[in-house]
Amino acid sequence: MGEWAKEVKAKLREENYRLTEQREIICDVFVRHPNRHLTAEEIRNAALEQKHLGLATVYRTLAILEDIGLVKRIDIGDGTSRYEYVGADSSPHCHLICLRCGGLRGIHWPATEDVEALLRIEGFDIKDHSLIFYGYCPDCTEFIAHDGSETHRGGDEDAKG
Amino acid sequence: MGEWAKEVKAKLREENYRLTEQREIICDVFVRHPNRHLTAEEIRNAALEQKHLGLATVYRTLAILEDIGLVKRIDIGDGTSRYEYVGADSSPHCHLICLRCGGLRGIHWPATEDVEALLRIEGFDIKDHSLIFYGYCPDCTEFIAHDGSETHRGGDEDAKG
DNA sequence: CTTAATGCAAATTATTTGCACAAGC
DNA sequence: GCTTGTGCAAATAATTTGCATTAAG
Repeated sequence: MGEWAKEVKAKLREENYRLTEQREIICDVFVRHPNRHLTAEEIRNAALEQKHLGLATVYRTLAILEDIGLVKRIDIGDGTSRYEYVGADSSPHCHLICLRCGGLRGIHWPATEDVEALLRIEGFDIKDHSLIFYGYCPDCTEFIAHDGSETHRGGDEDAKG
Repeated sequence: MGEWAKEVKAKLREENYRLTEQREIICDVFVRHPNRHLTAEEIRNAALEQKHLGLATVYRTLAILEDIGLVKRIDIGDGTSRYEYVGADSSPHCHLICLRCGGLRGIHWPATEDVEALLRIEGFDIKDHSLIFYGYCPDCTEFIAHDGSETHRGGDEDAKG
């Protein structure tokens, strides 16, 4: 268990989640596979080296880690979600997906530059892209300003239906 | 049937697909709901006003329309794919998804500018983003240059396992 | 000890597929 | 008429959920 453990423990505590062995193991899998985008199944298989984990536990843990911002889910369109550990250094980045081999690679995203040009330099022949921003629309921004609930277990928000 | 029909017919012909009534109806649904991001089910329901369609047909048609570039699929992470008609004016754009109300909106993307700044002006409070580029990695670019198969029904490529 | 987490198996849900029939070209 | 497309129902496959048991704080 390396440095990451501190971050995970702190975050989990902060949000009233317990630090269980399986959660540690799953985080460990991410650390052992840096810069990788793993499916739930892959994470479970990697975890099996240390302990048997139920797939449901993996999904539940991933949901929590995503919720507290340590993990990010990425959908490349093949019907299976992938997860990457972002942890402390969540520097903005984007993904390159090869339409032929399915290869997935993350690169740093210089927000104010011409990204496509940058990628052309890296030899990636771009055919298409998808840019999605998540946030709050004007109406909801106001709503939240008045409500102010940011916790996951306290304010009983049930939006997004 | 408006102007869009020409585009669809031409594209379908071009790729050796037949122009069926249900394909016309589905395209019509997109035209009747401009700038919307519809699920397969929503498309089917809207189509029902004109004719009963099997959901499988909707999915198959969407796959074709996506293949020939008239329709784009967008995954906002709720487990259901949405589809938008891009047709002739496939100007680059990105999507805003509200984390609270789930609202989804497309806006034009000025590739060489600071997109986040632009959005802040529009009053959208960005918390996160996802930028994915689809294309060919250096290796596959070479491979394709030699192989040259771009058709969907001729070269029997079966890559992307 | 009290409450939250796990594991299993069953349930759910979006999407795909096989096959007989109908329709496009 | 030959071949592709459609509809239905059954099959897949990823993810979720109920519930009894176990472990964290």
